[in-house]
Amino acid sequence: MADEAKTGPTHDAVVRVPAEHATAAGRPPRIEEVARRAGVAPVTVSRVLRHPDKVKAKTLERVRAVIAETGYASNPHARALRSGRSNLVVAFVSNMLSQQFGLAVRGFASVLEPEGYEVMVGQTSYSYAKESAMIQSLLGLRPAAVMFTGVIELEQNREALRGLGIPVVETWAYPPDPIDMLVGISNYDAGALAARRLAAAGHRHLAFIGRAGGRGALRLTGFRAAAAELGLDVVHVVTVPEVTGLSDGRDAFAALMEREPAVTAVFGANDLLATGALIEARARGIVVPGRLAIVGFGDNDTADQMSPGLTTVTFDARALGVNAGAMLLDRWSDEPSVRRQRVLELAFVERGSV
Amino acid sequence: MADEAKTGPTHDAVVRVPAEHATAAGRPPRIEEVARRAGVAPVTVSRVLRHPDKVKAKTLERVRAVIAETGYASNPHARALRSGRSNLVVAFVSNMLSQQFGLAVRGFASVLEPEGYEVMVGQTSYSYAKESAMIQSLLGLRPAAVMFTGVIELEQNREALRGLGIPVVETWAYPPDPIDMLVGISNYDAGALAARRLAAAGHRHLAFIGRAGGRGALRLTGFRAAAAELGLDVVHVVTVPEVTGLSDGRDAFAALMEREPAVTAVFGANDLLATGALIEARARGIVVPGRLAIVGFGDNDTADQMSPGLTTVTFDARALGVNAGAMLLDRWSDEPSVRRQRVLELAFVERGSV
DNA sequence: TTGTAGGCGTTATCAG
DNA sequence: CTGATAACGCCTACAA
Repeated sequence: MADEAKTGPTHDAVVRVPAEHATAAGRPPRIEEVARRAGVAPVTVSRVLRHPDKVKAKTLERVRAVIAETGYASNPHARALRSGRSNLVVAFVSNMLSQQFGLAVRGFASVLEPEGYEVMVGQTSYSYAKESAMIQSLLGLRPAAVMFTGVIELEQNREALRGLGIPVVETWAYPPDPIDMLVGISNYDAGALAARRLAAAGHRHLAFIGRAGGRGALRLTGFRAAAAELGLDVVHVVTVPEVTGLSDGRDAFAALMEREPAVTAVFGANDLLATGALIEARARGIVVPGRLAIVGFGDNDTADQMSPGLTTVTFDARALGVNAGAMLLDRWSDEPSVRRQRVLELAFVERGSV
Repeated sequence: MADEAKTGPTHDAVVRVPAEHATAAGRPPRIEEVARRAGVAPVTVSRVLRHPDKVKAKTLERVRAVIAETGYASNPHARALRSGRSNLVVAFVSNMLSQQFGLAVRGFASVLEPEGYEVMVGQTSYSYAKESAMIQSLLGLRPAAVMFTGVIELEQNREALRGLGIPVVETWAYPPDPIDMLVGISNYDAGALAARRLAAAGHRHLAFIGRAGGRGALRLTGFRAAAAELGLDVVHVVTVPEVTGLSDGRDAFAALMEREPAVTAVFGANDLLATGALIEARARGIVVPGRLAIVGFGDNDTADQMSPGLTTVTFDARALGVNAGAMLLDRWSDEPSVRRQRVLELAFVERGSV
């Protein structure tokens, strides 16, 4: 490994391309050169790479030898320009710092790279304007597919992606009108799971903190249904207009305590709200999980920073990525299956807040 | 935002491109179309985009209007094919899950994106074979520049990058033979800082745990020099052959206690070793920082998971990325400065282990 | 099974 | 200052 401590000029020990293979000016070999050396036409080299089954075994072997020898790799720009496709797959993440997203992208790449696709990551967050610009310009690269980790907010961008004619995999979200393919999760089930978990811990007076609409509402529906099935009371529901920080959860929990101090268990529709509730509970001297149990959703990075850590409903992010990659490979296979949507299993991460 | 809860077909409410702008088959407009609408030749449109100073103000304005109107963006593949350049900058990271690397990439992108560059992230880790393959194929994209976060291990790859003729920024590392540009850190200073910090806390019997060679040796040199300057004893040095996990630090610390139980302060040449030492100390009932102080290097993600958290010598990862981006912009400016290497300031992250 | 011809969309070069 | 021409490297379509 290169390092300060090394002595002497390391470049003398370097592995060099043998002189007879060196191409002019250090530029990579072109298809024409490979063809000349192999004694075939350029098309044949192209076929060896793209449609090996249409080339005689003998020729195939010879050309492949020359390819290996020269280290030839087709120019992706020329290929994309001519064929309108590239082997590039772009994974958009809304936050590069999220461990969860990172795991998903890793799983995604681990499936696609062995098949010759190149996975690159683009970050969308920042602002809507930024998101649009980035998507625009990266789609200019005409990737073979795009995957979104997190949600594409702007309907305008959703529409642009629809018209693009390349596979689009949405994940994490659960839109009613998927652009194309989807690896989603069931928000209803998440709520139901939370209720069952709290019931199993012996709680009978449950409360919910979450947004009134969207996925929050779905989690509430599942939460309520499971509670009813188990004969439990959902004592109180605190809705928040939007979730911007921990204070939303704190405020909601404070409001809850005002109204229903007898509540013993809270389901926060996302980890930010649940963590806020947890902090507020501690600030009020309420012992968790002794006096109060809290369940969140989503396994935020902060969920295990608390003590006790936040017990939360979530899913295997890596598996999500693997699924997304596998769906693409299936789609590109000779016999693609019809199913283009999949719902992931949910699971608990137990951390002590229940 | 798209969601399960929405009712009705949301696509009816979608923002559409006005019909008069729609191009055939939903494909993006080409330069020829823009030229036709603006009443100029395609070259002129190209010039408006690449060399606006060579176009008459009046024409410029007119063409720009049409560009805005049509949403034209040049096809990056065609551009790269013809000009041999792209606006793509690739940031290679060896581990997508590292918060530190993530911060660096963010800083990097925040500088380059406003200037019209597209920053994409590629992951190198896994294996050497993988690293080589990835670098090979991504360099095929002929990016405008590449940045490495972490170290390029294979001299072969280093050499390939040298011959490529595009700017290469290495960071984090501190090779004696930088491929091109460098945003590094001083390992010697890191050691010296650690010694001074421990001295300031009143310790006089210091120990070092680290690798015998490479950067570890440099940190030791600095550690020793600063200790000597302050009249302190470096009582003992435990070297480890390689660092693969927390157990290396635990074992090294156990060995240290065997030999020099009177030691009151340990500098672990990296956070993994230091964290291992911290764990072993606690396992032995040694109170940190009461009886023993520990300093690490690198600010691993685990450094603040301990209690007490690990006090460590590190640097501002985001600033590193910003520096790397700025160096590239400088290089591409009309009057590039000569300096292509920079050494970042180090700083302490205090977490309680001293 | 292999080869010839042409064009993907852009921009460098040279001419006007 | 603007335009015509050709070429970047490859692959699809068609021909042999």
